[in-house]
Amino acid sequence: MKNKNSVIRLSRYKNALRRLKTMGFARIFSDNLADAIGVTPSQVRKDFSIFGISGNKRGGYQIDELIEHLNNILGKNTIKHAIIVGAGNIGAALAKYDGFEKDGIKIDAVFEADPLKVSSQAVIPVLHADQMIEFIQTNDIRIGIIAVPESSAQQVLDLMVLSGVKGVLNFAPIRLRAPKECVVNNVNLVLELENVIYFSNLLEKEAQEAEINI
Amino acid sequence: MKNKNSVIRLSRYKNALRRLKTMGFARIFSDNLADAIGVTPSQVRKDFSIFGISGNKRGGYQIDELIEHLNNILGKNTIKHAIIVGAGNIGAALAKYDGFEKDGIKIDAVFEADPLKVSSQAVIPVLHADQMIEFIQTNDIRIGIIAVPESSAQQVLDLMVLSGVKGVLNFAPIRLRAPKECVVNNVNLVLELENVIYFSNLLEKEAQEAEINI
DNA sequence: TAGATTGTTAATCGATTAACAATC
DNA sequence: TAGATTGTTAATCGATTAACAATC
Repeated sequence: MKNKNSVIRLSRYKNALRRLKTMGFARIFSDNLADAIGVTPSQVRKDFSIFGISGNKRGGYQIDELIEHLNNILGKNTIKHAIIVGAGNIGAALAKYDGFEKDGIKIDAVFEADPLKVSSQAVIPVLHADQMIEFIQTNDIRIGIIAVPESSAQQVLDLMVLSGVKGVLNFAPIRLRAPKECVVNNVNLVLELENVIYFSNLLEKEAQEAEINI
Repeated sequence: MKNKNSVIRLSRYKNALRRLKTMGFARIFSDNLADAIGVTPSQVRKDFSIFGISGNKRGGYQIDELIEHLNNILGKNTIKHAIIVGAGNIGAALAKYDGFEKDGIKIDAVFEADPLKVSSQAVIPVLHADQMIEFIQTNDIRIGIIAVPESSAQQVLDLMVLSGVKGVLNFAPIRLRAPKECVVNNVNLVLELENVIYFSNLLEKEAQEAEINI
């Protein structure tokens, strides 16, 4: 995926700009924006350059224009529909999570294999897994979130792809194989935490060694 | 952070090796392992080389030895204690999540500002936020997970650092500023999903254009 | 105008991959 | 021994940063 990092940063810029806007700012320089998300000003201008965003030499960027431009690039001016598969801890939490809505992402339904967890009358209906394929097809769903155990994740992905899903966010801690016409992005929570542990241990070790060398 | 990607891959190797072991394998080649997590064999050998892991020319790697070695590097042979701050959707889900335990990570407590959510007798106690500093200090907690709203995330981080936390996994969608003796790793769920949406849209566009060019 | 900031090009840096000698 | 696989070095690739001319 070319420019993956740039795209991720575009989302971050947008978040920062929203905050800056509510703080009363109307325009901004690459310098400020860089500081807000923790990158160099060069990086900001480079990112904008890649996506054809331009500002005013000397005058910086108009925040409103910039947000509008970023929304167009990121396709956030239209509502995006998604489904979640798996009503366990993670799946249920994501279904209730209110962060998606303000970015125009709508969770249409949750699918679950355990009949006891099915509740089709909930705000976000929890339907039986058997109904997934039909739901995806009739509602033209393109985006799926996998929050099932490792052992069934690949099977769920295969069914999603078969039904027409084009992009998947996967929380199962396993590598999934997808045809190239479907994007899969993995979030592995244990791995992220292990990473924190590893690097914090490393820092502590370094600090101790530095002390010895005084 | 030097070799961040290598460290992340080490965790992935370990997961894959555990699976391979239960499947009955005793030894493995860089080739197989590469395939299991989706990288090149060169990458596998390079990663191992960086951390001083060696195998047998011709005979590959003993899975048991390899797992042991990875556990030592990743510090997974000792139990790691952590706390979660915020008992909302994400925080509560993480507290119940069983994926941490098998990697030796123990969530000791959850802290929450809303008194109605406090329940100190739960399996993983939910304590009032006011008790966080004392808890961290008396239990020598080094790792924290932030699952509070954007608006209070920085404040929580500051208190954690003050109390002695050295590594933080942050779910609030905002850049947090930490002194260099504390590692912060960010997980932004909305951003991950937006990324999937962006790249799946891109793929669909490309597919359509390819069709036109036939 | 003088000063400041953009947009872009070139330089640097780091990470991945290819290649192959060493050797089991 | 012949064949296969590691471990490491060199080549490649991509991403970040620095620098500076253009210009508001």
